[in-house]
Amino acid sequence: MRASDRAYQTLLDEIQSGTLAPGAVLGEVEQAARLGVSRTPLREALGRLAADGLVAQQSARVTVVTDVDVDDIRELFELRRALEETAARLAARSADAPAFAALADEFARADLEGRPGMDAYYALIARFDAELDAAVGNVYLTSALRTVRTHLVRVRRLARDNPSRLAASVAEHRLIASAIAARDADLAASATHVHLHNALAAILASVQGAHIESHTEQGAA
Amino acid sequence: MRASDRAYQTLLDEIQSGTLAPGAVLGEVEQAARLGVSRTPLREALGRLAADGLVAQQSARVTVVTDVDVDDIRELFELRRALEETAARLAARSADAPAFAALADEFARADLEGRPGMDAYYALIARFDAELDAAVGNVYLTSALRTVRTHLVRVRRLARDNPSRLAASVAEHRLIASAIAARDADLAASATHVHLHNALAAILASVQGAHIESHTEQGAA
DNA sequence: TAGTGGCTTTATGTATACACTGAGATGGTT
DNA sequence: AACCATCTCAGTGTATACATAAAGCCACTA
Repeated sequence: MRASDRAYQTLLDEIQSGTLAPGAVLGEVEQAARLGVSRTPLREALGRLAADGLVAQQSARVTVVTDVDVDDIRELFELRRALEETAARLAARSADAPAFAALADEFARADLEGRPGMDAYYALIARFDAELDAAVGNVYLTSALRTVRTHLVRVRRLARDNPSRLAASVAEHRLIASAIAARDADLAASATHVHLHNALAAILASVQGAHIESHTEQGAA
Repeated sequence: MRASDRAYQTLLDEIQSGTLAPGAVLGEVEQAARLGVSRTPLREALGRLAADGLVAQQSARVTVVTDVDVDDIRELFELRRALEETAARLAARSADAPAFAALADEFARADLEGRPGMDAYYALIARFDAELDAAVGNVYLTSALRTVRTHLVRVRRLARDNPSRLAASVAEHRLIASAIAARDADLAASATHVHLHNALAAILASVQGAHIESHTEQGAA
C-alpha cells in the first residue's frame, strides 16, 4: 500500500471518528512526522481530503478539519435526497430483483440487540448501498453518493443512535428494498423520501438535545 | 498563482477543449517538462483532475484522459437531472426574485446571431448558473453541480450546436428563470426536466449523426 | 521456432533540500 | 506610551535526487 493511501486512510478514519475534531489544525510537517511519512504523500492525502470536503484551507498557511453544524446537516440531506431518490428510481428500473428481495428479507429479520446487533445492521446497510450502486450502474451518481456517505459518517457520530429510531429505520429500508425488488420506482422513491425525512428529523432532534445538554453541562460546571 | 494551479488549469482547458483527446497518455515527466513545472505540482494537478474524473489511472504506470461515450452522456444527465431539478426547487424557495426576473428578461431578448451572440449566450448561462448556486445556498449541492458542469463542457464539444436547438434552449431557460422568480418550485422543476430532456435528445442526435458521418468518411477513405 | 528467464530501462512513489511568502515579534521613533 | 517599520522565523510551495517496481527486450533453451 502506498504511503499516501495510508496517510489518507488514517486521517479519514480520525476525522470520521472525531479523533481529529472540527477546527483541528493539520500542519504538514507535524502530521507527516506523526504518521511516519514524508510531506509529499501527506500533501497528496490532504488534497484528497480537501476534495472530499473534510478539510479546508482556512488561510493560506493553515488547513483545518471542516466543521459540521446543523445547517450543514440540512444541506447534506438536501443533496442526499436528490441522489438517493434518483438512485432508488434507477435501481427499480434494472435491479437484480432476487438480490433486493433477499436484502428485504434480511432487514425483516434484523436483530438490533446490543453492539454486535448494531454492527451487523450497519454492515447490512453497507451491503444494501453496494447493491444499490451496482443496480444503478451510474459512475457519476455513485461517485456523488460516495462523497455524501463520507460526510454522513461524521453526522451519524454527532447524533446518538436511538433504539426506537433504529427499529423504524430497519422497517424503512425493508420497504425500499422490497419496492426495488418489485420494480416499483415510485414507491422506491417515496419510501426513500420518507426514510430520509425521518432520519433527518431524528438526527436534528438528537443534535438539538445534545446541544441543550452541553449547555446545561456548561451551566453546571 | 501557484505552479500546481497553472498546471491544473492548463490541463483542464486542454482536456475540455479536446486538445488532449480521450485516451491520451499523461506521463508525469513529459507533462511537467511541457508545462514548465516540476513533477510535484504536476502530480497535484493530476490528482485534482482524477478527482474530477477527467483522467484515470489505466494501469499502475499510465494515466490517461478518460473517454466519454454515449452511455457516459446518459449517465451524466441522470445525475444532472437529479441535481438541477433539486436546485431549481430550492432556488424557487428562496431566490432573489428580481434577479431571476432580470435573467428571464435577458433570455427573452437574447440574440444568438454569429459567434459573438453565442459567446454572449454562454456567458449569460454562466451567470444564470452562478445566480442559481447563490439562491440554492447549499455547498454540497453546488459542489456536485460543479463536477457535472466540468464534464458537460466536454459533452457540449462532442455535440455540435444546432441553431434551432439553441433558440429552444433559450426559451427553456427563460421559463426556468421566470418560474424561480415567481417562486413556483413545481414549475421550475418541471421546466428543468423538460430542458434537460430536450438538451440530452439534441446531444444524442448530434453525436449519433457525427458517428454515422465519421463511419461514412471512413468508408470513403 | 516458440517460450521463458533475467536484465535493462523507464516510469512512478517517496524523501529531502531549497525558495519564498506571510505572520509575529522586536526595536526604534514620534 | 503607542504605532510603525524591519527583521526573523516558521511553514508552505517547488525542485530534485533517490528508491522501487513494472514492462519490454534480448538471449538462451527446449
